[in-house]
Amino acid sequence: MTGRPAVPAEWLDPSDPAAARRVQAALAERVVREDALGEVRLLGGVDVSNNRFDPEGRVFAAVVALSVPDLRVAETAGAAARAAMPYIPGLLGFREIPALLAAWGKLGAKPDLLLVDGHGVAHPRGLGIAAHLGVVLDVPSVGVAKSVLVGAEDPPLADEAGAETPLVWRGERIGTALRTRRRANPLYVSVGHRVSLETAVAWVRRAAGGYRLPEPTRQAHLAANALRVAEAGAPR
DNA sequence: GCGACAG
DNA sequence: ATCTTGTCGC
Repeated sequence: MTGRPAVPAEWLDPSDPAAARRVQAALAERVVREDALGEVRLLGGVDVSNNRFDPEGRVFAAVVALSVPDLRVAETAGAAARAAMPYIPGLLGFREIPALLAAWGKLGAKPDLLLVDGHGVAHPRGLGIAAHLGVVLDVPSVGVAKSVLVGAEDPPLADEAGAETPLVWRGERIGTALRTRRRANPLYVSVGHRVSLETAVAWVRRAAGGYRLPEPTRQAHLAANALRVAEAGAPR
């Protein structure tokens, strides 16, 4: 019994942007912002790669599973799909999740927690791609974004490696800005699904590999990129 | 009406 | 997201 049997088509394939935003508002109510996860033996990383001018409009998704606590890549799965819509700030999930689900399905052992490249609840309607994917799969997830979508650091983030400060929007704390390396732009961590913000930040810290990005997300990025390059000029 | 705007 | 080599700095 993993994930849920069937996902309503509307959750992934709305007819237009307005419908997509309504779906997000509804799905946001299903997000669990508290810890509801078991022991994490496999930590997952998720990312998608695009080719700016691919006439096919394909997205290449990768899901990697790393062992804990050594952070070794135990398995990698990838899949390509045609994006249903162009990139629209706030609607990223609808563009990337279909391909991610295909990749997820190819994985042998499923990760117990997913680190996703993008925001979780630090989103206008509380349903960034990390939260969206977590709800669709019903798997614990964490949002790890490289820039802000909404909100601001308050108070300003210190320069030291390891420093963190709240990400606030409209008076609400929606995440944590974390500087993983000195002189490197911070990462924005937020709750995806079934994890508290404290647990989310703790896992990002624990998944550090010496680079700005945590290992799961970094490895997924490399895998998705390699997939795209390999498939670049394939079948004739 | 004018900016801002994950990947 | 992606296009791209060297270069400045710890």
